[in-house]
Amino acid sequence: MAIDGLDGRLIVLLAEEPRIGVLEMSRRLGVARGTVQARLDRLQSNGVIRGFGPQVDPTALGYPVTAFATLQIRQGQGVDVRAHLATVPEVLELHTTTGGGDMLCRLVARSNADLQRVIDRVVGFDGIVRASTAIVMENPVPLRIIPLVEQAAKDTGRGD
Amino acid sequence: MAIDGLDGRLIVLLAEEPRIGVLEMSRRLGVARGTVQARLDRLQSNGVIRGFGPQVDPTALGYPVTAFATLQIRQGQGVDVRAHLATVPEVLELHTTTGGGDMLCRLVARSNADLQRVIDRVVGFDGIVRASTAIVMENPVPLRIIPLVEQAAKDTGRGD
DNA sequence: CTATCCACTGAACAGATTGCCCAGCAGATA
DNA sequence: TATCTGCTGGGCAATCTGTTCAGTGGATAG
Repeated sequence: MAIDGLDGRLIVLLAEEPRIGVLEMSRRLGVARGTVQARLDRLQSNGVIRGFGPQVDPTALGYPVTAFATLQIRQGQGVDVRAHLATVPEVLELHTTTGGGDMLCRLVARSNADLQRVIDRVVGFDGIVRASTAIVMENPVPLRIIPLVEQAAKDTGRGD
Repeated sequence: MAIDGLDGRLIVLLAEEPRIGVLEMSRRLGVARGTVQARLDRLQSNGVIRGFGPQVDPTALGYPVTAFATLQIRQGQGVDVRAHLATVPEVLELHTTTGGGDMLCRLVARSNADLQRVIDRVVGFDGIVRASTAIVMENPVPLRIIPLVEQAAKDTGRGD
């Protein structure tokens, strides 16, 4: 569960050059191929590395508008609302949260006008009392994990 | 920019079995290897597929707590705030938004107590007027893209 | 109607990588 | 001291990659 410096370097290397092979990684990291293979296997079975799926850019797919919607749910309707939102392709993720709203979801749309359609579809469900939407203008820090990986590797205490 | 059915199937296949090779993909999709290679190259240079970086799970790294913070920024301090937040490893992403808040960021922490430390660090900066935090309890729809890819492929009009 | 262009097919080749196995070694642990 | 665990370095057959080539069919432009 805790990763050491070698694990950290391995993940960073993979993030920088995903197409790299195990052999080349072992050369770059200065360790034996078997070691890299074992570490990778361990990281994957630990769940630290979930997979290597393709990172698809919604903008390039024709969905350049992103928004976050805070939803308020009628008591007891939570389960139904989740099932409903899961059927909407433009809902990229959904969280239940503490605080003012009950749920927070990330939406994409083809345009600002299209966003209206998406929101209508999202809130067009009985259990949803209210929705408050914030449109994303800029994304100064795109979803990232490397800094956290490096932090986690450091915390191990100079492993490697 | 628009993807057809074959592109869609290719992306879905890659998402399901990321470790698959070009050759095996061509077998599964029933097309020639060269075709798969050409499609993949095109999708990548189009920016539809950004890359194949490892998907790291913060929970497995020891950061099981996720939260979203809405920030209000003092006028004119936006640029500095962005630079500040970019230095915090626990800030996984940052957006500027319309609506009540000025920015929305995703945070992770080692525990609820640790979240306080992270928030202190985030808001411990001059340009931030106020922060409102929602802790994530459950994640019914984890970040996903496949349904959108399939939708985009359909919209092309029965391509392939 | 014809010349072109484009995408796909099917095949070939050398070079590199993978998955797998093994023996030896060093540090930590019981 | 006996064991364990993780890393090293090597070897092997099987497979895949990168690349190139010629041929084919459909769509497009003149």
